[in-house]
Amino acid sequence: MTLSDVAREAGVSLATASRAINGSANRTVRADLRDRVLAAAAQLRYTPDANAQAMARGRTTSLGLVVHDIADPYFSSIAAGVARAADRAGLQVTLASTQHDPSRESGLVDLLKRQRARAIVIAGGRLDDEATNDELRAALADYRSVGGSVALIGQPILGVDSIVVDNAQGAGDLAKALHGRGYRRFAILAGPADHLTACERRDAFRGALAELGSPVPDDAVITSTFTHEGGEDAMRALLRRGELPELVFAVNDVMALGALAAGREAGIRVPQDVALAGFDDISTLRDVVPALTTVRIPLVDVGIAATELALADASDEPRLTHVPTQVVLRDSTPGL
Amino acid sequence: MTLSDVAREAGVSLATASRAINGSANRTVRADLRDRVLAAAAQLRYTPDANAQAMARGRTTSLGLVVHDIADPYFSSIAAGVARAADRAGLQVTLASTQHDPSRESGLVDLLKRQRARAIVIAGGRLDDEATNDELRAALADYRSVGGSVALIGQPILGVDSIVVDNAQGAGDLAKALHGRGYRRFAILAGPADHLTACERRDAFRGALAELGSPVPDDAVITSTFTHEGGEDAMRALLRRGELPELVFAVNDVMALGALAAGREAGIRVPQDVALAGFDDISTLRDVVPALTTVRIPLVDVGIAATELALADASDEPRLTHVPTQVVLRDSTPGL
DNA sequence: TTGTATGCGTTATCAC
DNA sequence: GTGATAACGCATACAA
Repeated sequence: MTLSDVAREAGVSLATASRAINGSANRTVRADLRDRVLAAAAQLRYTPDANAQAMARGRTTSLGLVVHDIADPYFSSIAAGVARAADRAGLQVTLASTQHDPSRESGLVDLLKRQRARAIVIAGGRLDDEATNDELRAALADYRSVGGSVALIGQPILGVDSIVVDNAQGAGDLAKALHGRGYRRFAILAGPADHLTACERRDAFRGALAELGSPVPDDAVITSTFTHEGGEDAMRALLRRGELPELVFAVNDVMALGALAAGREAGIRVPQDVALAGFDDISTLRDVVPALTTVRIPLVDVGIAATELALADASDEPRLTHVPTQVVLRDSTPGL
Repeated sequence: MTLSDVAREAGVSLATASRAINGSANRTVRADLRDRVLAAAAQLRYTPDANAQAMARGRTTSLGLVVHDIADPYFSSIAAGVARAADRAGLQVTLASTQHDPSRESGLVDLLKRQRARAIVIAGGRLDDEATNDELRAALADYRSVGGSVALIGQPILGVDSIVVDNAQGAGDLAKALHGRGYRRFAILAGPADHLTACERRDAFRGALAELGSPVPDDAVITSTFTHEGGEDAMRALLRRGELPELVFAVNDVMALGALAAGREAGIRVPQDVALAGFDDISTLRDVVPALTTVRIPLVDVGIAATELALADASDEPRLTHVPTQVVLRDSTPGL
């Protein structure tokens, strides 16, 4: 079932068979020969070997996607966008998951480099950890030095093309909107102290409230992991403090979910006992009761944009694409 | 940055460099030579070319995963399991998405065959559509004839190793449990008439209720797509019928979500006005209020099991692994 | 337009 | 234990 078999069966040379099947740039094949080749290929159930093609052509048809956890709706929505855009571009998606360990990203980039993936989209959030970032930066430089192109989703600190979500604007807008609904006493489930996205959201939220005259006290800002479990832990810590705020802001929806679980466990109802807001607008949550107030990020579009950015012609300096966010007020923050 | 460069730099032959870096079965390399090679490789930032290795070795290190939509929590949870198991086995995951078009599955299998993926996991649900199934069967036979192995998640109708979720048992158990909570008048948002999983769940649920003396009338069984939108449409159709049942069973959680949306739109509260149950136990929904009664499928484990099944030594006849389900009663069905 | 020959980067089979 | 060298399957520069 190799191309040679097809050529022999069709009574033509290997070159002609190749040109007939995969079409050549300027060479063209006589119709009758082409038909014979195609017929032979069909009869022998021939399938080109993508690895051999990759070798001969010097480029592959695969695109790498690096995420922390594909089960997280944030990443799976982005992945859906990447899958769609890659499909349109005729590329296969290779999924690389760190399983929640940011330090694995650079290793995954190396892996994708071995595969000679044509482009890489990195969806995981950046940490304020120079060692890890340097490692990743090095791996990316390495990958790009052999012709690969990269797009990053998140903070543009790696010197590569990036899709930048406007977290600060969104969190600020959210704070104002909630203040407008009468809330004055807030707590923040803030995520990890070194997680840049988490920090952006926290700081902008806090900053906007301070400007509005409702500053969030330090002890109402609780760090945790960026996960469901982190939301649970942080909410429990908050509850242990005694006095409940009027509104709890979790820096992402999955954490808000964790907070909901911890709250329910303690008999706290949302929004009757405390209001709750998140960030991301995970689609699975759009219909639950009470509907969660959040800041929408068009995640599927972000995935598409990142893929297109990675596939665009290389430019000498990093391009940044800003993605606007949008506050979505729902029942979890009915107002006071 | 090819192996030849490394060999030259280290002053050894290509063969020795290869053996030093990627190890050989029985051949072993003298320590000092090996160190020289490794040093040269590090200095030149050499990375093996996976495509060339694949050609030379005759096998790749990639595993294909076919889904309908990676943004759907059902598939993304399975994907997380597949990713984890593949990682443990040292394999890369190639994600192939039909974008909701079952007839594309066979084409994706062809694509994965071209890539010479070592194994394929097919996660999409089967339809009662012989044309499509035959096509997929043919593509799989083709793929297996060149040494590929396959595992299917769902109905074992394709003659390949399969992970079989016990939908009937789960749906039957659910019906009994709900009947036990006092419900007598049911409606079913049944999904597509030709979707085997949907049918299994619908029929088992209905059958169990009939046995219990609370049969579900035909006009209370509403077909739709297997999606969120399908749940919405079906719920709207149900509401148009006028009289509300005591409990609505959506054949999957995502559809239940759609039903919730349609219900809210019409001012129907769950569970006060109508109780609601789903199927799958999507993890994102475990904490929402009201918590959704459902049937748990250990989706991540299913993904792991499917991967391991696909990677196991080939057997002459299809192996079936049955996965138990578990009814989870929550607040959306408090009982009458 | 078609065919021949070479190379892509590795592994594996031989001799040494 | 090491080193030439022939595959692997295909694309393409070059010759016809």
